[in-house]
Amino acid sequence: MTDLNKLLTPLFLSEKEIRKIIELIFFSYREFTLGPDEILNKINYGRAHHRVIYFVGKQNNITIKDLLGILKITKQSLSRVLNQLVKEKYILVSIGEDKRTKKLCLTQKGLDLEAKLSKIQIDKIKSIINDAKESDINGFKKILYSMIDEKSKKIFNKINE
Amino acid sequence: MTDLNKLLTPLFLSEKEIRKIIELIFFSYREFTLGPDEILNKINYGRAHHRVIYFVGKQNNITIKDLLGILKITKQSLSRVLNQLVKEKYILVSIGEDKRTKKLCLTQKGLDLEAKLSKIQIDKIKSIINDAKESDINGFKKILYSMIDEKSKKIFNKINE
DNA sequence: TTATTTAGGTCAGTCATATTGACTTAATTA
DNA sequence: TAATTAAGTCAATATGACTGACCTAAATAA
Repeated sequence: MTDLNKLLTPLFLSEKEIRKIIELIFFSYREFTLGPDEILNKINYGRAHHRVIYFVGKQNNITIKDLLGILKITKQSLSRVLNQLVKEKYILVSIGEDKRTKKLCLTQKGLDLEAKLSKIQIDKIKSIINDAKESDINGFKKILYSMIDEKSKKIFNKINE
Repeated sequence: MTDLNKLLTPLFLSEKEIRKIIELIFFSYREFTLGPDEILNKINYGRAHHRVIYFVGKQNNITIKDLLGILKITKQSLSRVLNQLVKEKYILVSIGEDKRTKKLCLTQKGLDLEAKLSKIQIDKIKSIINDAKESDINGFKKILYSMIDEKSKKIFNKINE
């Protein structure tokens, strides 16, 4: 980078500063999932189980198709995880009005696990919010939202209608 | 939640709003790694290879021990990935002054791949910065930093001295 | 100088996440 | 009736990561 370019590039836009953001994303995401992962590990579950439980809890009576649309994994990948959760009675399956579809919902056991896992992340965010300025939180949310592709934005907005 | 509690809890602190943040983190992180992952996939590499290449590029002549300290994975996990990168000449290994240690650095081939992978993420952040207010970016960075545990903060600060 | 610690490596086994590809069944819809 | 859709399944493969047990060589502490 030439001295002229350095002069023209605002400090907050320099590659060095951008690389710091990349690292912050790496470190913070790892930290964010660490707590739930430890609990999941004890019952021989993983990140995928949390995701399924989370979105089934969010969207009661969600179909397999819609869940796949959120998670963006293959049917075969979901199958393994979901079958475990159903077999171990965290999730209950019923037939939809369209009899080709299935509706998923959390059992009390599932609700308990969901609450336990999400509480760690919710508490973490709560404590950050308490220590931060509201404008910083709003900046954080805005940037996160702008990082998402259009299709996922639609899904995000749909599940938060 | 009682009506009184609702009154006392600022809107931006409600569980519903916090769950939105959890989802934003999930969607945005997935989107953020998608581009590099597609390139890595073509050469039969994965996320782990990007991380190793990234931090070796960041910290020239880093030792195995320090790399493990950043990645927080086991020696055995790093071994598989690193051996591939060395065998395929993305990374060069030399002996440190302390002859028990090894120093890692990127070859030209490694530098090229690192640049190609990171460019996608850097460009993404650049474009977000261009469209966002500086205060929002600063809020984003502050919140990310506050999400990290103390040990990782120390590592982050050390590699950015 | 010997004993201990440290840095790095390795072998073996296991588990979790996810993929591609090929099929099947049953219900809905054109 | 034909085509599409939702869901499921079998098989093989790759990646990422773990535990546990060992080993070597170099540096450092007793």
